Amino acid sequence: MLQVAFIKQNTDFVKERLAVKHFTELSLIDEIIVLDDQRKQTQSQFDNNQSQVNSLSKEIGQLMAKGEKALAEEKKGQVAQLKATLQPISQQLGTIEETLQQYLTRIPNLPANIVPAGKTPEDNIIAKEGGKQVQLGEGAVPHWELTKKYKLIDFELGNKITGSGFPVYTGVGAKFQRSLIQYFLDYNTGAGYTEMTPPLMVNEDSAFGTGQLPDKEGQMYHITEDKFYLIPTSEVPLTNIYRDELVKETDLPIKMTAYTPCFRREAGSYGKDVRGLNRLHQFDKVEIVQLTQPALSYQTLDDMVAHVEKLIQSLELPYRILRLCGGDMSFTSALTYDFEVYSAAQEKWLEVSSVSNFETYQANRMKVRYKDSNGKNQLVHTLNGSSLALPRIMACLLENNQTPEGIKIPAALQKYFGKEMITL
RNA sequence: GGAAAGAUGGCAGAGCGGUCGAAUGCGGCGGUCUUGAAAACCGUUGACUGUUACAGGUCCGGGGGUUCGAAUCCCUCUCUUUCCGCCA
Repeated sequence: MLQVAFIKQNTDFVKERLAVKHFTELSLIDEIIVLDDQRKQTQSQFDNNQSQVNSLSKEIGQLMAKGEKALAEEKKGQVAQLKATLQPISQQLGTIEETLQQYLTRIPNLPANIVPAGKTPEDNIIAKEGGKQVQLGEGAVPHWELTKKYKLIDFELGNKITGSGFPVYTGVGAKFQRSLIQYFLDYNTGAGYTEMTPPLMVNEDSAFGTGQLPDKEGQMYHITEDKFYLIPTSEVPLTNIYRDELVKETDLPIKMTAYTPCFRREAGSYGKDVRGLNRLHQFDKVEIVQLTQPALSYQTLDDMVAHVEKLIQSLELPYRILRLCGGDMSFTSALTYDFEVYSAAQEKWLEVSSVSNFETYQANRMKVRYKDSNGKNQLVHTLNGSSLALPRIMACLLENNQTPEGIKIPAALQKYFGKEMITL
């Protein structure tokens, strides 16, 4: 959530940046400014009245103590009158504040200066490409055939137990998945991230805090009886650990990592995109999250991008890094880099990580602050990224490393997986 | 699921319906002392809003009520802890 004071002081700038995100309700900005002025005015009316009530009440107390009942009764009458005028003012104030809040939650985060102005994924900028493209031999097949051939994943079984998009990893497939998780977590903790195991369901406040509510309500599984949401990413519980906290500056940066399953309804997805491991309702992901001082957050973002890049390099996959354009970025992000790996058999790029700086947008909602050296409370900057999402990495590893003899395991993973090759 | 207790500042923890925004301790900050540090001692230290700055207003889990006046009384919701039951 943007801060009203910032909007007021930088109105034109805010509108200009929101246009980059293709946010069309720019009139909301003007309404917010008007509402905030109204809020102040009404508030000060209220305060004046309330101040009189308070001092009269105090006087009444003193009069009662002195036993001057008649005078006290008179003052009580005055208070009653004041309160009668106070009532509608306070109601009005409540309405204004509520509307203001609603409007504010509808404004997305401002994109950073270097965010490209485009609208669709085609407008994303390729910031970097790396790794070696593989040439697959004759008879190479997509991963959903490999998982069947080597009995790694049973999609039909998942359909039976739950529904589509809930695969069952079997035997060697389950172990392969586990070895990836183990490797990713070790890699992250090795870089100073503290491993956490958070809850897989969160309450409404948490979902609001990181921006899933109200924007992405329909994307989350909702346990209505208990008002919980299944997490779409561990970003939600991890970042919310610090909701309503005032952290010590010396504790920053806070670095956390977690492996969790993630749950997404993916309403509206269909066709080729959802084939095999490409898009699932439940999938595993290892996440990294950081909270930093504002001045350091973009350096931190670069660090996180480099961190993820090295991990992908260690898996020997062809990859590229995209700087997302305004239209393709999430509601809450100020700058996002997506990582894609090239799936040779499907001949397409698959998104395996998304690393973002949210600046103070989430922190303002969650009230995550630290006391700076001047003793002033400041909002932290929050960042997160996948390191990494499992299914598409697995898909890519299977496809790109298939040989007539079996599927080769990259060297970095062998000590976790225990073998050099998946064979029949 | 049953019973009881509780929710107060960064943390811990007091608080007869009326100078309580709140004792005290810890922590933080500043200082004295010290070559430096620690200890000790002295001082200072809640958040939000508002103002050029004062003033003022709001906040003692959330919501509602009683009262001239509520951290304190009543209702309600949520959460926590302990005990019992069930159970991985």
